[in-house]
Amino acid sequence: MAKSDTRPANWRKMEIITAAAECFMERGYHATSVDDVAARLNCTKGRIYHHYRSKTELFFDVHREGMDLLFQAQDAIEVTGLDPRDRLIAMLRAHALAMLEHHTFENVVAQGVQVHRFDQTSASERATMKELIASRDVFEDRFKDVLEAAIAAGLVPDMDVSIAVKTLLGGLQWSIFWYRPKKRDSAKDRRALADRMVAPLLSGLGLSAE
Amino acid sequence: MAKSDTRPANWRKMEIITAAAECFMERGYHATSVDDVAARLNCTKGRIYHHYRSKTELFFDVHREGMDLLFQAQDAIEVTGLDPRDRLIAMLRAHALAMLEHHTFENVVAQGVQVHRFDQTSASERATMKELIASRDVFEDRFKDVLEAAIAAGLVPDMDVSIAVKTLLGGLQWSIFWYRPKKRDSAKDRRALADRMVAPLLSGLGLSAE
DNA sequence: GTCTATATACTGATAGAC
DNA sequence: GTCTATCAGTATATAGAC
Repeated sequence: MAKSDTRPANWRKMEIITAAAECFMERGYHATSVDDVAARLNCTKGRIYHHYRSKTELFFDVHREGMDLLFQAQDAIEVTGLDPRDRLIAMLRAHALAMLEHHTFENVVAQGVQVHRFDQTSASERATMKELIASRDVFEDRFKDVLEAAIAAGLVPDMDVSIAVKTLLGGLQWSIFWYRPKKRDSAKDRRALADRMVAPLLSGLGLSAE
Repeated sequence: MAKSDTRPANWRKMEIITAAAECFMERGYHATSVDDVAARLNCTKGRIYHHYRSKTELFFDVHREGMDLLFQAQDAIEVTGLDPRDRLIAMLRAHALAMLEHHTFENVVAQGVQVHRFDQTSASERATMKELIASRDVFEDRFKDVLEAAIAAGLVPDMDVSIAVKTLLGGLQWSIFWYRPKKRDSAKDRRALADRMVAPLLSGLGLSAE
């Protein structure tokens, strides 16, 4: 080829995935038509149906990308030499930041596979749904393992690990409902916001008198 | 009348609201057809359209009922003689329990008014949307006020009150995604689960070493 | 690889019988 | 007050032109 193309091999698919993520976030999966996604790309749905067999499979790819971004944020942090509690804190900070940075995709992840009825999908689609659910569980397990280690080491008070992780991550993930990214704010601004989200989870409110 | 009717005046509407809440929770607002709601009531949509002008107004009533239940849970708690921190803890416990007990309705509340496009609704519908958004803000402000007082009294570490309340409530509200009510479990079971949800928010994980 | 045209099905809402 | 019948609009998906 004459010029080197720096764009990844699946560039065309990614363009569709990104536009779909924006539409799904703004109006929800079911309220978004394939024509809506096409309109955002200034093309017609013929292009989308050339790359995707169905709207469902497009949704799955958006969901998968959203989960990948969460895993990548975890893989990027440096935890060598940290005790379990500080490792957990670093993981929560990275997760909070990822929820803000990839707000669009994580909003779609939260809509979840439950937008599809298990009994109305094909066998191949059901397999994908199981895969996506499994990846969510794996993600949560990463936090459970570290919290368990921190409790075992006496660094964190004893608590129900499964419920605690759901609640702590839930607090950060709830940002999909209130956070509105502004073009103005920098990576530094988002990092500061992420820290303000994590802070109450670290200090706590103090135990009840009773 | 010959017999006393103990059912409230709006009994027929409540029956529709409840069925709608269940459908909206299971499949989402847009994926639920008015026929679906009617089928759950073993009737046809003629009955629903006799009581509601549109599917949108039915959604608004479900949302309003969901918010009412949250406010009622707060009004029911006894806080006389408690300092701000213990008052806040009691409020969080009551909220966690309400999220579990009214899981169906709160699931719909989370879908929020954003399922409707502001530009595609009538003036009267826009007014209702504003009213529902305002009630959510009022609810959150109750927690903000008490947290502020607790910080001012030196009972809770200083933190960004607005972000902290969103994150703490978010942790409890995230239960709409993972909690699955079972007919087996009692009010006591739900209370125990609510306490396990609140616990990590009270103790915290300890401040980072850095 | 993208667009146009179209098939097919379903949805919200209304009108009138009972 | 509920049901039946129906309209008009819109959705997913496909087929074939370019």
